[in-house]
Amino acid sequence: MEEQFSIVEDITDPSLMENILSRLDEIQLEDEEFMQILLSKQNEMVVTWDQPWYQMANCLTRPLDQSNCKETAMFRTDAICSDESKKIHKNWKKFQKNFDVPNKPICLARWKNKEKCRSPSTPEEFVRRFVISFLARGLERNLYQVHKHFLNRYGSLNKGKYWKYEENAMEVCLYHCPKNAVIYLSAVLSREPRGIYKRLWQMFNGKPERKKLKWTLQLATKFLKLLMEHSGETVVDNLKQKKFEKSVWLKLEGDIGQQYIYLQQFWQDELHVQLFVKADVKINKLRRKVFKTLRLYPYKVWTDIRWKEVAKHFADGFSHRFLYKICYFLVFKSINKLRTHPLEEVIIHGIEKSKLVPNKRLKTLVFNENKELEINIAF
DNA sequence: AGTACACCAGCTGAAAATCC
DNA sequence: GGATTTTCAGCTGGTGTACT
Repeated sequence: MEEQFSIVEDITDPSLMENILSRLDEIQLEDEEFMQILLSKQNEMVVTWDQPWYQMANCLTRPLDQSNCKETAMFRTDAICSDESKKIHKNWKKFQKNFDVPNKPICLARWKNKEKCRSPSTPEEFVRRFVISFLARGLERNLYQVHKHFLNRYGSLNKGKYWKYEENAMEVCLYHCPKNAVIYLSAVLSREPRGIYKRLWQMFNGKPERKKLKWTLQLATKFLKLLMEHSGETVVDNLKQKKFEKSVWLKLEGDIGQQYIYLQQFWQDELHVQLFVKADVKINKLRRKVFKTLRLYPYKVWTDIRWKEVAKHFADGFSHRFLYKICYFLVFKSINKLRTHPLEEVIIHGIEKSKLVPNKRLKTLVFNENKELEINIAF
């Protein structure tokens, strides 16, 4: 793919589309073969372990219906954490070994019941449900959640920024076969379909425009007052760590004339920190503290770091994104392989660097009696 | 310091199949 | 023959993190 599509002169060239289709054929054949192997083991697929009630449903693709549920044992509803993901992977390895199937989870993740009957009682659905149940063993998750995670983790191996060849392939596919473009592309590029939708949509309609905003004390004051007004809070302190309804953000979007997503970020990463951190903070010292905190975790490389976890070690005014940013700034240039470089070396480097770069004080703010933001001169 | 953008997981309409 | 259950596909909001 990469070779053939890195330079495309004429997207209407039909041989390019043939190329995509033949790759698609290969993939579908591979998936079909894998499914046949699973089907041949169907007789051995018996649930021999205890399942919590929320793992007994038949449905993998719809959220679990809890409307008339009286059970007390509940599944988790937060995002699947890395330990859970590891557990799923372990279960997969176990499944693969016990049932002697090739190590190709991607085939099952890609497999779709298109032509055949969708009834849950068909052999294809049966084995699919069995595998997911097997993967869910020992997790406080329902099958829908595990299935979704399985698709995300194994269904699309290609993650990160889009490459030029991918965009070229998208254009070709969209030109020749707009109807199935997303599904085809998702398979041949091994990419999440949702990302491709967005991408194609942008290629067609252009990106939504973004206004430049210069944040000043006056503007921040206006923002804060509006945030209080729309959320019905009268005391600034009550805004700390508060989650606001989307309707609140939409009102702010209208008032300030900036997409609310950016306002949200400004609040979470900048203003919140400046308003609610009540201490004299020297940025470099803080950086060192963060780097040392990283050692408390078994992280091996930079990308293992779960910043929300790290942030728990700091006063509740700090957002995890703020901490991430001040540290990333020190290490990204010198260590360009953050994904593979041993974290300990990155930490050492970061700590050293923090002694060399100019030290700054966190500018904190107070909401004064005139109901205006001003720079906190206490520190 | 500010921006960009892909990932994750939840939700839902339409279609297909089954149940009663 | 209508209600129910399930898949696929489309969409979205919010989050995480990489880059300039």
